[in-house]
Amino acid sequence: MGGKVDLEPILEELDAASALEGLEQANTRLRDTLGIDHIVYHWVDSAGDQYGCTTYPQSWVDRYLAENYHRIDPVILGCFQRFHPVDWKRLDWSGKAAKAFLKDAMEHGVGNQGFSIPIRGPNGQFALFTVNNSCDDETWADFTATYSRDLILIAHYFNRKALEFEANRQPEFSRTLSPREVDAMTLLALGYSRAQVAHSLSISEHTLRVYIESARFKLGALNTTHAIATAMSRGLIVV
Amino acid sequence: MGGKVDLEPILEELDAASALEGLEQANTRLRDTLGIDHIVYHWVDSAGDQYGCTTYPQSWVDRYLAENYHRIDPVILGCFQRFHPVDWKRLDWSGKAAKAFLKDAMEHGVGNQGFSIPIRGPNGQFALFTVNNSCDDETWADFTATYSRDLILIAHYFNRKALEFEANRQPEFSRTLSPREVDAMTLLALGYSRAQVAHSLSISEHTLRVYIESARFKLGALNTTHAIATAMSRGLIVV
DNA sequence: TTTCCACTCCCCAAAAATGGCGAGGAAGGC
DNA sequence: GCCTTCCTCGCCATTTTTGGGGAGTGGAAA
Repeated sequence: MGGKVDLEPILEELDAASALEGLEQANTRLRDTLGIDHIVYHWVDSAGDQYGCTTYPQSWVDRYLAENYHRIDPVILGCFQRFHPVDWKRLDWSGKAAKAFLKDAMEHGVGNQGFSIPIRGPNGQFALFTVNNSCDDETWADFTATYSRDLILIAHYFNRKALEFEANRQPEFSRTLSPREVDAMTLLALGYSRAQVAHSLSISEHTLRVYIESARFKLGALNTTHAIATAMSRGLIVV
Repeated sequence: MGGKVDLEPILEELDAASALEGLEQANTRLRDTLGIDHIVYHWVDSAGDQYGCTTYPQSWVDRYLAENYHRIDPVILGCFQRFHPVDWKRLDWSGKAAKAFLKDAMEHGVGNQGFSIPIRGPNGQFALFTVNNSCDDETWADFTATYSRDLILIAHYFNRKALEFEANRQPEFSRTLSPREVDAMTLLALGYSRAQVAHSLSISEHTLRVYIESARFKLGALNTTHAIATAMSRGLIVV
């Protein structure tokens, strides 16, 4: 990891990729070019689907999924609240579960140093692009300082492609809510009762119900709470 | 707009900014450096607040806000569904309202060419970074091809700073939920009724109520829906 | 050791939400 | 001109949620 390597060819390779396999090749090539242990692009959908493009050993991936580690992984939890790319050292590893998780990860070949970039797309899509390595703090600080900008761009391109392929697989996935429906759902999410919302919007409570039901239907939700949660995770309403 | 200009100093200026004024200075400087008409960073807040850092004439900004143009602006509507940076030519300007909007914009000094980059942060934050100019299609295509990567990075830095300043204004209120409470809230957000959730968790419905009420109390929520929305926007539960 | 907090269980009555029925006007796109 | 979507309104019965009580266990922290 001496001087800075030109990553331009990798960006172009990513840009030209026409299938998920292309991303995986680019991923491996990038790892080798940077001379680090692992790179993982991890994608979580609002529907709960996951797509991972990783150089981690399969045993770790399996274990991660089996243990539902995404619920305690400080990288996920921390990045979900931030916009900044973040060094793993700055995350909160104080909890008991977090420590056990870290130990387990190390034993499965995950390096001690990590740098993760959160990325968000439409409809509540959330992805993480992570570089991982085994080395001392100083070496790692040099590495991240040198490449952080390139990594942001690469993460962006990665996600762009992943979304592109996903859009091909699931066309017409998102139906938007009408302005009135958005108003209704937003006020409900803020804790107002139906009577209060109807009053706020200056409409009858029954009209309000029509909006709520219509939104529920569009979102494929089972009840109002579900509709709110769905609308929020798809980014249709903001609270 | 001949050869490519080095934008490194602008990135550093952005990185070093410690207040919103810094962003505005960087904005103007970037516009002059690139030799284009306008640059606008536009941020839509959770509460519906808007922050704009723009070189557009004030008359246009006022008109945009007064007319609630964000509801029909094809740039906003188009970018809200995409991840890609997008050239304005590729957006849908077919609607009647859209055409009137475009005409109005031109009359207020907005250029005919535009390139917008959508950016998303935590809690449904959404921002747009746009460069705008008056020129022919070919010139503009050259410009965007040359600078698209730099613009993505600049947009990213812009948003990072804007979020940073916003975070300072609203410090964290973090109170965690107990594991059982998280389970309960998560299942409720997935649309299950209390009876179903209680069954899923193998506890009585009354016990479940205790969790829900406890979570409501901790989150300062007025009802269950509000609690779910609050927990989601604070990242305490993931759906 | 005492004092928290998380977890578990129960009853009753009031308030809120949902399901199902139906109806009409206005605006914009093909 | 037709068709779709959006916005608006009403009533009744049923189901679900909520608010008010109270009670006992175990573990972890102070």
